[in-house]
Amino acid sequence: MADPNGYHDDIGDTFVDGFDDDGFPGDRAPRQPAAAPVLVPPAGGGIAARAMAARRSNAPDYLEGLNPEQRKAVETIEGPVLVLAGAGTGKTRVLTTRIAHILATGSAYPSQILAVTFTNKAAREMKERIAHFIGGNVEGMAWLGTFHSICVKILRRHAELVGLKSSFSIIDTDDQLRLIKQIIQAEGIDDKRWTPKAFAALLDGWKNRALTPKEISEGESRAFAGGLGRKLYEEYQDRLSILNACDFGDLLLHVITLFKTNPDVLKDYQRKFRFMLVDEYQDTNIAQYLWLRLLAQGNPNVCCVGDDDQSIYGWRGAEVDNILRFEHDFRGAVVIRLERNYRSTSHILASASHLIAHNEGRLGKTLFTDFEDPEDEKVAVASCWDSEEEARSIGDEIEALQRHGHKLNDIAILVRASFQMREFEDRFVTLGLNYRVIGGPRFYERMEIRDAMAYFRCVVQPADDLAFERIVNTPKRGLGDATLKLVHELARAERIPLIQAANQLCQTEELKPKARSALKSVLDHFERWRRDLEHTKHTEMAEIILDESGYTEMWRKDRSAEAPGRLDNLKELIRSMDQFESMAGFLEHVSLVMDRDSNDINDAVSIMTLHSAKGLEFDTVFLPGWEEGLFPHQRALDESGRAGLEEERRLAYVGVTRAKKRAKIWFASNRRIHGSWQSTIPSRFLDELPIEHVEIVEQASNYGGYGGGGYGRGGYGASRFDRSEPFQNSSYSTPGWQRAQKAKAAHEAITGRSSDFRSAGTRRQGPMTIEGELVAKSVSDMPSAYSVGERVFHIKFGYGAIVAIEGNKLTIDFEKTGQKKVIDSFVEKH
DNA sequence: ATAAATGTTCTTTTT
DNA sequence: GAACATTTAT
Repeated sequence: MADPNGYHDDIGDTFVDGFDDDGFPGDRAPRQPAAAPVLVPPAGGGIAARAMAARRSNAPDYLEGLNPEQRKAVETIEGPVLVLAGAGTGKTRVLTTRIAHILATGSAYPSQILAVTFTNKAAREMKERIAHFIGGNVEGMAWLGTFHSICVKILRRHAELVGLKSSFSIIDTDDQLRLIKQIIQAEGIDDKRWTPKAFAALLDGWKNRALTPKEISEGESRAFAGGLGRKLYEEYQDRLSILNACDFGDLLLHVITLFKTNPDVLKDYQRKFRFMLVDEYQDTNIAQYLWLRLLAQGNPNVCCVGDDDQSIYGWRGAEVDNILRFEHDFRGAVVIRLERNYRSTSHILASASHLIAHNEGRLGKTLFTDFEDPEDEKVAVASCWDSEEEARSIGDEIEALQRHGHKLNDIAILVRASFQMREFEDRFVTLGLNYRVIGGPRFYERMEIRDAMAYFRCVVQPADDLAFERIVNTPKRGLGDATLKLVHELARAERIPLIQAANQLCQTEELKPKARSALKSVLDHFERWRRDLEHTKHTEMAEIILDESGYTEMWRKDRSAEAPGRLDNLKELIRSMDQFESMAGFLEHVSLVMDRDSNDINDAVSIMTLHSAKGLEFDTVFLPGWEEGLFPHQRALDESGRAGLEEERRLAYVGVTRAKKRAKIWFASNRRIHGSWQSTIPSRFLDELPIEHVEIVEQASNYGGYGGGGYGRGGYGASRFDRSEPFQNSSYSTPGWQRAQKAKAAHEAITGRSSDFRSAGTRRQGPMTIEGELVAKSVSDMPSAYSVGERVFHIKFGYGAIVAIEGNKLTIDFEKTGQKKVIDSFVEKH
């Protein structure tokens, strides 16, 4: 390919060009002729020379304003680099500037840079910021994305090498659970004792560690259903491959397998990616680590950025060890610490640092700031009677801030668990305070959206069992368990997708006439939609599908309160499809990007979990619910002991460091857990804050005034916050408790249940997605195991003699019911 | 086959 | 207390 800038030969990369243009749908990376040299025009001479020149002659302006450490992190582009970036130290800036630097020095084409993030949001942000550097167009950065999206891209190209078709579909956790459940039931295992969820957790653990069924240990195999772990894992994978589908873990795993078994392919990618960057390295799991290591073999230009103190995803397999071992794994690594904080006041920094210092096994960083203002507020710690009062008080404070001219956009409430959000939502609704929930139940998880998507999936991906199951009988068309069971049996026996099995069944008299015609009609619809999709715009087809299937009709007739909203959501769904070229493209997008871009520009308080707050910052941050059992969460303690506690502490650290100017921590003495009220103890983390940077706030509005007593009953001794709290409360019958109950009842009467549209979509479980072309033909090539004249037994029709054979369909003359067409797997020889 | 009633379990965080 | 799942009744 012609190179307009004339430095193509310097890079010696003919491979890339052919590679990027060999055209996968959705992978058209329009080559940007002048992407790289916007900032530094290409000149003759080697890359290094140019890079050095760039550095000497007054640094390009993108380097300006970086502190020495940041600058070093940006400019050290050769060799392995670990950037330990504390909270608020300009991590993202370093990452994006580094990419800009690589491009500006002409060291690589955009398409030769692999940049990995964990969330789609982070990827999007990085793209935006790089676009800013290189003049608007980042189309060339084809390999900037999440681990998962990059893996999909690679897999679509080489799917056959791992036994998939390139059109494979991606199932989400919901689909995964259903599939597991089917397998467990098919094995005849008691799914009460051995729940699908438990198996999903095991499976997740294996995949996070890149273990295939053969590689899991005996012990782990035995850990489920008395030794069936491995078998179930094998069957699960088997089923997935029939369905031509992957789960999230498979995306990584299959690429690893691909690389291991096809060294030439790996080599191509190793050569292709001249520079690799990984964001949030502390969150990588073993599979991701192995993935990266494979790619980094023979190319040391790996830059990992992370903060061991912000590792909060241990529960989903993240290995802090990856970051702790970096120097060891990548020989000659340069480690750069970013410790200068540009975000928070010194009180906030000191509090966070003091807190996190209680953890062992850190790489150790000390954040500092140059800015100190005597006006800065200390970190506030306040107490309240119960969670309702907590919401009320925080609401009041927010209104006060608002009166003083603060923007709601600069305020956030960060909770440990999402159930805490509800209380705030209820309160803010009554106050008329704008809020937005970030990361809550998502658009694509709503029932109506999932249903609609299931229809689309059935059309586009005819092997998508999970989608099929979801909507065969939605709206109701008389296809119940009995019918479904038959379809399942056939599908399992013949190892074919459900839709195909259903098709076969319709050609026989196995089903009751009513069910048969209902099923036939659905399948015919699928057929027709599939055909029409070829010449009709996909958004139009989407509408047609929803109408003709009776799905919209179903909601129109529904008189419940949510129905209109659901219809709106469906409209929005179709509208959002417009940005995609095809229905298949849309489905892929949704399976990887479950978040909807909320582009509301309104001023609103943000409510979110601590986990989803990572990477964000706000002037004012409220941190409610600092109570033992909730935060640190009991389950983290029970399941992971000390490690769990440390992770919770890191979570607290993340929370506090989100605040730029004000951090306000709350705890309640009573909280409803499992529906019943329990008195609670202040979190131990409160005692780990440095008292000189903290201000204890007395609540004027407390129900206070009941004598001594206090908390401190708990297991770990008295807290210094015990004394600051004026109530006693170990019984459920104190006046305060009763009052709280009454207030609550009154509140509910006024607000009338929660109006909450978030919950609307979450109630029903959805099916999932699978896809592929028909795996088997409807008439089997295999010679039949039966012969004409043979006497057979059918469980429903009894004994009969075979009259004719057509593939796997037998025409049998039954003694009682006469001639019927049935499928051979439903009869046995006699 | 469906709707209503009853019982059961759980509530962390997410690509 | 709520969302589920299963059982029972129609």
